[in-house]
Amino acid sequence: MELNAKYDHREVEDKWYAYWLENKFFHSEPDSREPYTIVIPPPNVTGILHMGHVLNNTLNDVLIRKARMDGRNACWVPGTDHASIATESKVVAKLKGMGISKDDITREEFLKYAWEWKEEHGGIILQQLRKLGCSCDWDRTRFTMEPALSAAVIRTFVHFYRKGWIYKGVRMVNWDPVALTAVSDDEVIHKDTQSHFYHLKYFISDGAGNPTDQYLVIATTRPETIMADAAICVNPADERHHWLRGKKVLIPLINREIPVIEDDYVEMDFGTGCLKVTPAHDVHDYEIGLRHNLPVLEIIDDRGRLNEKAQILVGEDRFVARKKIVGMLEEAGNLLKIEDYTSPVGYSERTDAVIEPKLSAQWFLKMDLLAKTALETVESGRTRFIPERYYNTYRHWMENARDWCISRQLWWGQRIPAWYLPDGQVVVEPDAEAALKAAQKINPALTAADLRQDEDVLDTWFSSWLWPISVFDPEFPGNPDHEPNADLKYYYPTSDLVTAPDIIFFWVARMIMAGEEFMGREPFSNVYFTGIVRDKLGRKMSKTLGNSPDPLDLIAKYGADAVRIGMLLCASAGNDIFYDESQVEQGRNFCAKIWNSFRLVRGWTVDDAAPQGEAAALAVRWFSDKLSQTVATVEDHYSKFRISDALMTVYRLFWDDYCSWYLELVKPAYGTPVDRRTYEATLGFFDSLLRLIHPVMPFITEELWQALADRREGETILFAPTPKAGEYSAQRIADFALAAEAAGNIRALRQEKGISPKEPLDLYVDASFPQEMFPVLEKLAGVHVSVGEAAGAGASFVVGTSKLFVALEGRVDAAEETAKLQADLEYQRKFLAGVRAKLANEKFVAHAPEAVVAVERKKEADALSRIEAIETALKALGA
RNA sequence: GGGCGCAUAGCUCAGUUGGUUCAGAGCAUCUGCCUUACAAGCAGAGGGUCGGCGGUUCGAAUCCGUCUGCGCCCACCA
Repeated sequence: MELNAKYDHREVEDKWYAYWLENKFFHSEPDSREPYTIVIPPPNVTGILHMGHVLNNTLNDVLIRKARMDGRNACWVPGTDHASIATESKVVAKLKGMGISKDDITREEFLKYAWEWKEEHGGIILQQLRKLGCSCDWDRTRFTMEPALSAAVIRTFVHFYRKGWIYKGVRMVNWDPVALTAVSDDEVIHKDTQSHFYHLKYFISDGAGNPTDQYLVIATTRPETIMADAAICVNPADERHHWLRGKKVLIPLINREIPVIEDDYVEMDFGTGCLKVTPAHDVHDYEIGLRHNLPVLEIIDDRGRLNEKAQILVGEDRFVARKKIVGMLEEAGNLLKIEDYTSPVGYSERTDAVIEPKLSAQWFLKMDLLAKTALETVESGRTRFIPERYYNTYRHWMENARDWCISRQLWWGQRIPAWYLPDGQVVVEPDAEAALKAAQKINPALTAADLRQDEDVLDTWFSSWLWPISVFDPEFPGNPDHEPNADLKYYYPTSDLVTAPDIIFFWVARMIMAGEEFMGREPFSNVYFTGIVRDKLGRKMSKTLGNSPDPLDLIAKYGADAVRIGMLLCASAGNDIFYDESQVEQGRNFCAKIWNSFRLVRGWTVDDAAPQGEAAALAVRWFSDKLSQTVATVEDHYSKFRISDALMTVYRLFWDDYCSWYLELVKPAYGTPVDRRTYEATLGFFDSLLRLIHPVMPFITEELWQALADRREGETILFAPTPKAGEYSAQRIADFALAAEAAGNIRALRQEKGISPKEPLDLYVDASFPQEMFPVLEKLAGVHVSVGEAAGAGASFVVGTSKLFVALEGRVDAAEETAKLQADLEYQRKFLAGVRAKLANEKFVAHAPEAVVAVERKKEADALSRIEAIETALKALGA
């Protein structure tokens, strides 16, 4: 790129990504190095990139790039998840747009459409990750529903079935009437919802099905289900209701007779103490029904409409029916009152439909032993969580895990490998052929046509829990005779997993279970939980709110490097991220700063004969120290997954120390050349800085690193080693900080007095001021420094323990200056008094560690010398 | 209802087993500068009783108790 131009990320990003791809720099094969492995949290195959992906994958990419530069064999496996419910609902919606209903086509036809959709949209998100700079090993791209991985899922099902851990049972499940499938407990979100408490009169039957004038009152939120009532239940200890024993009551509107029963489940002080029992449409009522042998009458169909068993309002949606039946009840005189009521209602995570409890036959996987093992993995520390507070959450869930409902009434996914015989018996085998053989052992006369495969598919998480294994060797899970291949042996367990905390149970916990089950050990060493990306106002980013920017627009506008920085700047571990575009602007500004500093350095001409100036020589020594010190800090941050701290540390090193101090010190006057030694050192520092920043800003660093020197064919910053922390002089760093502070004071003085930055001034310092730093002051503050005291008018200030005096003959008001010094003197005396009081405290001296007391003594000495210095200055002013 | 966590500058957050002048950073704000790398910039400045109260200690932003205000997870009182 032209040196004089402004930085233009568009010219840079595509060029280098193409170069990296072309040379297969991201590809990894097992070798003798230590592996560093990450498997991507697979995004939904039909998804598009959102800010959560940006955060997550930026963090992943920073870690993988850092490891690569640290000399490890870095492998980041990308891929996508078939996401059965999400994808199926998109395909259904698309077909609807084409005038096709899912009900009218066969499973095979539907799947054809679904695969077409996948082929069309499935690669999009992976392409988008490339724009972000993700250095995935694209040759290893996987899809949870590709044939080999699907086969692994099927074998896994068979494995657990044979182990006796998978069973089919009729259970009350969470039914999603929009997606028309059962969903797991974890996919139900309970939200407090405004509704009403309807108090209904149920009249006592006279025994012949006619109402008497006696009645009881029940309170319900779901009046539309009364037609499915099987009983009225009261607490046996509730004396208020003893008169109801043995009575029967009539369901309003339809006058069906139901008994009054007693069960401890009923809370006496909630509602009216009478509960209507509706076994088909409430989990608890179902349990009560089992205990009391009540009939189960289902009146709501799969789509949430009343069916003919309801007798009235047949075909109406449950919410419409609720409204209508309230009117009917009122008319019939059964409605006593309506109260406002807020109660938790379950919503489907995917469709946001209100979940309908529904009885159905589903497949379950027993969790007890799996959860126990997976808890042990984390408790023993073999898998660490960052931040640590997720241990508690995890433990609680593992100790209370309920069996996992793994069947889904969908078509998009791995079909359950269970075949039913005509007599209802079931065989579970990896494929139809094996199923037939198994069936023929039961009944030799059976043919393939007699077998019927289960219609359901498996929960998506039942395939993604194998991810860290199956991406390397899909033959392995559920295949006891198979030796793990070289990849699996080398890359498993993976190193770090970066993911959002909301899938800790869906995915993280279950990967640990599958890892322990099949590999006998944990799937990853560390799990880093990111926060959730929110907007400035703290709202979760969502499509419906429209508060989520399109990451690709941001990348186009500001550049991928800037977007990555913007994301990381506010991403301290475990906290939610409050995204604001100004952070991305800050990232872009940093790119510009780096670019401009490069322009400065490359624009210099070099004079081999010129000697190195004192200021430059000092600057080189100092920056070398500062660099070493900072590298150590950055390494420490990385080791604790404090990525944003690592970034901020480097940011300040580059901007404040390198640009504002170092380059200003070594910068030759306009038009003059720089000496060779300083030039080489400056380029060397630049190289180190680029390598230090590369994991967070891959593109601009590659561009500049390539331009910084003649690089060999195929050389890249991707594999350039991370700068190592060397020895450094903490003293020099401290001394420089003093000089920098002094220079700042002098600049402020100039501004205050209206003295041009170029006008030379005389500065007098006392002997305690580090002499090595004189050139810094001379260059940066435009002063001539000498040791000693000056007589006459001037301005004085204290830096560290040194007294500095700037001669300003004729330009200071002696009275004003005296007043300032006196104020300073007073402050120092107060401070001294404080320190002395502390030292006079016997308990302090007795209890505090020696080092702490020594510090106090030093403070005392320093304060004394400062006071002395100020008094001297006051004397000079004639006070 | 149970559990976990948070509260520090206008905003977002550091503050690593209580102790260096420890009250910090970045952004934002204000002032002065278009100074031949950079106005997407430079040089400065202001700004906080560390949520309230109480306790432990020679010493508390840091430990304990309590109150207030938030957030998250789990949870089927119809």
